[in-house]
Amino acid sequence: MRYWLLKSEPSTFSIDDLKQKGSDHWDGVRNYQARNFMRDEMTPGDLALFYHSNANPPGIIGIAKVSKKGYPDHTSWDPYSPYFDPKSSPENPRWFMVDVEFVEKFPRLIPLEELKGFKELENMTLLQKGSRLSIQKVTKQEFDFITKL
DNA sequence: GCCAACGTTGGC
DNA sequence: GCCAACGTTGGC
Repeated sequence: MRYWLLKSEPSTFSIDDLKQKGSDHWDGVRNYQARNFMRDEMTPGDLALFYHSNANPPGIIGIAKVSKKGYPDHTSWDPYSPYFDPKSSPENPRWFMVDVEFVEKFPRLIPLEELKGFKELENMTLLQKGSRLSIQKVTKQEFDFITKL
């Protein structure tokens, strides 16, 4: 059982979108480190903090659960997709995605600014300087601490 | 809209 | 394999 943090811009895909759909594939990730997490490590049943980036304010808004392990991201070979990558093909997929399902939306968004104030979270990837990774590992301690806020 | 930090590309 | 140039992320 692992814990993750998934970033999404709410103007593109928000927790409410996930809630409404129930589950969805986490497509469009075009970063190798994040891809490797999805392809190699994310397992059905893992829980993820849902983070709204480029939001006002940015912060953690809920929980999602991995519902399907990594498989090729078909948007990467769709020339009409904004995530198209000519170097990816069905025969030789470069990018992967997982499916996630809605678990919970918090009664309030926990702002990034607030998270920065907790000593318990000082080592969180999210709070490290220059951290842009869209899929991050979270420790059980961090996950439990945040879900109790 | 600005810009710092980071990742990728491609010439050499 | 180096590294400059460029593109993207994401907070502010």
